[in-house]
Amino acid sequence: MIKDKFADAVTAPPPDDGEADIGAIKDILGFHIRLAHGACLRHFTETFTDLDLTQKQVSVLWLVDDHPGIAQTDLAQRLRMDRATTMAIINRLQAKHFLRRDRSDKDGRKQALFLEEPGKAMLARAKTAIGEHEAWVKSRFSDKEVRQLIDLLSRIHE
Amino acid sequence: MIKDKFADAVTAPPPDDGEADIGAIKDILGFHIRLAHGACLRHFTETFTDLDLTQKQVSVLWLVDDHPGIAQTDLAQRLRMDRATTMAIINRLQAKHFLRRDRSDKDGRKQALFLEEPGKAMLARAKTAIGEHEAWVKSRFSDKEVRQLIDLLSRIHE
DNA sequence: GTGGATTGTAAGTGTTGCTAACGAATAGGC
DNA sequence: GCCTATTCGTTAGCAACACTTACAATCCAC
Repeated sequence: MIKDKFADAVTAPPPDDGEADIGAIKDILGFHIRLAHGACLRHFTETFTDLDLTQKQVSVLWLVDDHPGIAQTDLAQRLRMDRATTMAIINRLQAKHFLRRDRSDKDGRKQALFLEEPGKAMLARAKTAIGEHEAWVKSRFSDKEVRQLIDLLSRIHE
Repeated sequence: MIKDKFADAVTAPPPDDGEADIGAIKDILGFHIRLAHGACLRHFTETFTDLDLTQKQVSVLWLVDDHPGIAQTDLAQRLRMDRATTMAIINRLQAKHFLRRDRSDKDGRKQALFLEEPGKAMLARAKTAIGEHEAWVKSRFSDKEVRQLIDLLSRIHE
């Protein structure tokens, strides 16, 4: 099984320990964050194959729904993305008619984003799928541990 | 400040709560994992601009050092990567003369991977940089919290 | 030996992140 | 009001990864 081999990777001690080493790879916090994220992303992608949406795309739909008329820059800052990267995502979502850009009245430079009907419908389906996905992630934790984990992770992304 | 805007994104309640909603985006564990990973990756990339190495590349160097003669498939399984993806990474590292491929004696299909001298030197520098990076991540936690976090994350990637 | 599985490789696609540059619009100092 | 600096959206290009399919070489079981 892949799982066993992997556990081995995190468990296996280095063959030599003579030199000044900063420790085994399994003690590197960043390593665990990366792997946990990878596992999460993998399951997310599986869950969303039918809907054909990525994590980023769902996050954008969700935030536009929560903040109708939000500008792209605002969105980028909230999701810690580049302006250019945000563009690419918005383009894909717009091509699917999930949202539209309206020139902002107050600031001619900005594009106000609004969900279109297909986008709202898709977001509703996406939220259900996220529910399943979350259940999968949370299945290995107690409620208290989930709160703990969110608290600890929040401190990393501030 | 970006930080404030971002905190707002995680904190701001949705304007309407009438329909059957699965909760605010800030309660989605996957969302926090993604953001924490992003923050981590960003800092890692900054720390490693001089060395011109990515997280994956460092992981590969580290594992090849820990397991001299390891095969690419083995590496891929340990890091949860695709065979093809592993190829690309090994190619880049080989182009920099950080490691070499030797046809395995025991199995003619396999390529045994070994660090070259430049690779060993680079790994030593990388481990120092990882030390700094880890210090940055861990600065916001107590030792106990670090252990907790690693334990919780480990349960996600098994 | 033959057939099936494994391993590395190659080629192609898609998503995401970055940079640099540009025009359009705004905001602030004067 | 006017000029300058900044912001916003946009385009283009580059790099890293993850995925797929296909293929040749090798190994193993029978």
